[in-house]
This record gives sequence, C-alpha cells and structure tokens, in this order.
Amino acid sequence: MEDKDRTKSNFIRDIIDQDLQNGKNDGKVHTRFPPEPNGHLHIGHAKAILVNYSIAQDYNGKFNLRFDDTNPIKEDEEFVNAIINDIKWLGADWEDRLFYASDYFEQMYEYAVQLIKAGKAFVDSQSAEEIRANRGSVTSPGVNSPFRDRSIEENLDLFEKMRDGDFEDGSHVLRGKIDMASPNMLMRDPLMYRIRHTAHHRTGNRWCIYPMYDWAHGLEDSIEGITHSLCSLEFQAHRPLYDWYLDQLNVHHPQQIEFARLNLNYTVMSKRKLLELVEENLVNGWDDPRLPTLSGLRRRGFTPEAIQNFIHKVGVAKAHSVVDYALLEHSIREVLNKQAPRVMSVLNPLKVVITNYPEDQVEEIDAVNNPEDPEAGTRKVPFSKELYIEREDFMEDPPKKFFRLAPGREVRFRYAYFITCNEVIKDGNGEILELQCTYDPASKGGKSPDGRKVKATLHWISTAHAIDAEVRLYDRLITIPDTNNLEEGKTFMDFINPDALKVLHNCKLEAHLAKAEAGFRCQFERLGYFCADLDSTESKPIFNRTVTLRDTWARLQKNIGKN
RNA sequence: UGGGCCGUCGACAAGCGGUAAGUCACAUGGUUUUGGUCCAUGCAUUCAGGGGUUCGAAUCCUCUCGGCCCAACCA
Repeated sequence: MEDKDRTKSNFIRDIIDQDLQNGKNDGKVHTRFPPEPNGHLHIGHAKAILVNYSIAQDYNGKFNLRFDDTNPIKEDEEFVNAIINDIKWLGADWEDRLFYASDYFEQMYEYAVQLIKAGKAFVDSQSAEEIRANRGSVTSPGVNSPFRDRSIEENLDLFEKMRDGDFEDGSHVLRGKIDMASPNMLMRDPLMYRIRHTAHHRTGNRWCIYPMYDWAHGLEDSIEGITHSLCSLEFQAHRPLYDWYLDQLNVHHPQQIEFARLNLNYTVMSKRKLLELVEENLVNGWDDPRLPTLSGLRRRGFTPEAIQNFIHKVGVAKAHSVVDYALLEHSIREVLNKQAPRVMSVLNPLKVVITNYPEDQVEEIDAVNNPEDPEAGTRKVPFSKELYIEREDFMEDPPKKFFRLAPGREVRFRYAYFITCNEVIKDGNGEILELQCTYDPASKGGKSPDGRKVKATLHWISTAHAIDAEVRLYDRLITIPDTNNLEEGKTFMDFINPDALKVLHNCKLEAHLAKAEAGFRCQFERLGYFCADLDSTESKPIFNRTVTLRDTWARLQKNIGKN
C-alpha cells in the first residue's frame, strides 16, 4: 500500500495537525495502547492498537504498550503474555516502552495524598450500598456523604491506615471531592481507591488498596508523557474527570480523544460472549479459527498485513458503525492473491480414469506457482491414468450455465490435457464411483491443439501421488448480522452457524504439502486460501480454510434459487 | 427524563460555505489454462427532517425526529 494511502484523513489527525501547528507538546506525538490483562485481544482491539500505533508512526512519534493492571481480581499474567504475543504479531512496535500501571502505584499514592492535602479528596466510610443510594440518579442530584467533611489530618491518617491494611475490604474508600449534584454522574465524588486484600500478579501483596480507572488512567498517561490519549467513545463522559484530576495535580496533561470502536457483523466481539463460547466448548479455545480473536485469526491464516489494511479501510470516526464482514474477507484475499503460491488440491474426490492413457505412464507437468508473481516460478505435477477431480466439478445432468465436466463434454485439466467424459460408473445405489474419460494427446499443456475451445478448466490430482489430509472449512461464526437486538428469549447462542466448521477427511493434496510448516499459506486453486494448522504434521497434515475465493458460480446458483 | 456524543449510497467513510472522493458489496461487459485475478462501466440531483442566513449550504444558525453512552468499591 502506498504511503499516502496510509495516512487517510480523519478527525484525530486533524486535531494533531492543529496541535502541531500551534506548537503544542513541543511538536511531539506520543500514543499508547492500554489493555487490561483480563482477556484475549480480538479484531476490535486491533483497531485501537493500530490507530494509536499508526498515528505515532506517521507523526514520527512514539507508541507505548501499557498494561492497565489496577484490578487484581480480574487480571492474570497469562493474559499479559498472550496480549504481548498478539500485538507483536500484529506488527505494532512499542520498542522498549512496555509499562504497567502497577509500576506507578507508589506515585499514584503520593498524588492522592497531595489531593487530600489540598482538600480535594476524602475517605468515605459509607457502605457500597449507601454510596450507590446517595449518588442520586441521572435526573436527580446525589447527596453528600456524611464523611465528606472529615479534616485533612483525619483523611491522611485513615488513608495511610487503608494502605497499611488496617481495614477490611469495603470498609472505606478514597473519593475525589467534586460535586454530588453534577449532571455528569462520574463527577459525583468519584471513587479513587478501594480496599482489596487480593494478591496482584505483579505487586503480590505489597498493596491492599488499588486505584480506580479514572484516577489511574490519566496519571498513567501523564507519567509516560502521552500527548494524545486515544480511547473509545464510551469514555467521553469520563473526560471531564480525566481533566479534573490532572488539573488539580497540575501535571502534564494529555488530551483524551474518543473514537468509535470497531463492530463487525456475522460474529461476536464482546468479552462475555467470547468467554461463553470458549467455556461451553462451542469452540476449541481462544485461538479457534472461528473466533475474531487475534489468535483465532492468526490460526485461521490471516496475515498481520491483511488486518492492518482492513483497519485502515475501516477508517476512524465518531459515529457508531458496524463494518461488513465482507470487507475483512476482501482484505485477506487481496493480500493472499498476491502472495500465496497456488496448489491443486481435491477436497471432495471423484475418481477419473483416462482410458486411453498408458497404464504405467507418469508425466511431470509444469504448473505455474503464482500467476500474480512470475518470480514464484513453476513446479512439476505428476499426471497419470488415474486422477481425482472435485465431485462438484461433474454433473450428470448439468443445468444451462454449468460449464464443468458432464457426460460427453470436453474440459481442460489445468496445465495437462483436454479431457472428455465418456462414461459414468455407479454403484448399486446410483452413487457415482468413477468417470471414464479420454484425453487428447495433442492438447498437452492444456493448449488447444486446433483452436478448439473448452468452457472450463478443472484442477485435478494423480491418485497415486496425492497425500491424504484433513481439511477444516471455516465460515462465518454467526448466521445473522447482528445478535445485539434479538427477540425475547433468543440469545446469540441460537444463531451460531453450525457450518462455521466443517471437517473433511481424506482430502487429496499435492505431496510436497506434507512438509508444510504450521502457518504455511497457499491457494488451493479454484477453492480458496488455506494454511497449515498448528496441529499439522507430516504424517497427518491439517489445513484450515482461511477464506474462499470469490465465487461467481455459487452466486449465480444462489440467485437462480431465489428467482 | 439531567448530562455528553452521533446521524452523508446496502456497509464503512472523505468532505471544514463554491455546487457529493474513495473502499467493500451489488450489477453489466471485456480479458483469462483458477466461474480467481485484472480491466471497463453503472450504482446519493442528494447529505435524518423542517425553517432560516447567503449570490451560493452536507458544511453556518435554529427547531424537530432518530440512535448511542453515563447512576460497578469494572476497565
């Protein structure tokens, strides 16, 4: 992709351009991706990562990876490692700037003390229920806590005791002293710290008070010198609070800018739904190729480049949107069309015997590796008397627009010969067992010997030379575009596509694919893009279908069915 | 309902007062030893709706309608 295509205009870039013009931040741009290590990353996170990363890159700025690990009961090191792995794979580079909110706990504590001393924070000893009740509602103001006017000395003392572990969970919290009547619920004396006697995956038992998101996040950004803190739309209401804390402390004040998160149709993205699928074993783990997780997409055969291109195409704006899954499919096809070597594989084999072909002859046929890339060269493919073709490529009683093999019809076997079907061999049940065909020796290479035309070119594979493989055909996870507004009594579970995974055995592949390493991507000609699965071995090759090729024939059939 | 934000083609999305980019999808035709790729063409007289300002409005003002977010000791 061209550089100029990479820097597509959006409102965040406009803001940054403006800032640069005004000399704000000394002309620096510094962004960050701040995941909480409490789950696995999905394609939606890829947008957040890539938006932050690409902006940093395009403005010659810096990009940090920071784990927002402020809630030990939800977080785990397992997630930290998975997230690091996924972001690396995606291609966002934080260089040496990997940070953890938990590294700033001491500093945050000191800032909190500073706020208490300024009379801007207090220890509240109401119960969680009382606090909730006294917060009021969106239409009615809250009421002040009875503890709101504690002296600075008392607050300091209590806060220190909170830290020292003198109190039970839930007995006290530290709160900002703002305005219980604010129309913005978040400004009604927001909680800054809660007591949690829980071990943290990094700080162990060093702390028993943990900072809340709003208090922590701005400080993290400030400490790291972030200039533009890009986050998703639901944090818009938090911005006044983000600003308030930083203003009270009078420290470096990054600008929070919110953009719409990515939604994709025909799948699910919420943590809750993903977790449910994994825990109920409806999929095989977080990296199941049916899932929109980054590890799932990776295993499915997506390339980082395809995801980068996809995110770029989607753009950045403030309007809620649901991107069509077809755009994701297009993005991976676009990349693989250029890169993936072609190979002839028969998924659903039907035996073809070339009756006029010498019994023990084998010819090494030249096949092009990638018509999009002359540098990819050619390879030899064995041709013999017994071959397999795709069952779908033969019809005994073909409809009008069916161009493939049929009784009495001649087609081309790609790179090999013109073949004519003469006889259909069936078993007692009428099941087609084999096709008896003849070849035209003069058409070697698949070239028309006398200007004769055929309407179809089929892929094929020699029965004696093919290897067996398991092939997993993946499709969209969900059968309907949107599972968010379902009728009463229905859940997304009712719309899981039973055909999102179809496992095929005894598929026939070119022999060299036995040695394909996990992750190896290729095109099975006329079928789609496939990659060797993580579990693939030389003795038991397994290939995953990343995406089908565009299929005008299938579309035609569907339209005929409709009319 | 108080507050905040949003509404441009089926889906994304440019546009920033001078007369609707681009991509995907869809359709048609051409090329083709993948019904793939590629190429060409078509696809918003109109920007949620009304009113206003202006020589001129998707862009400014105003009202109306519709959608999303906020009342976890989650992030």
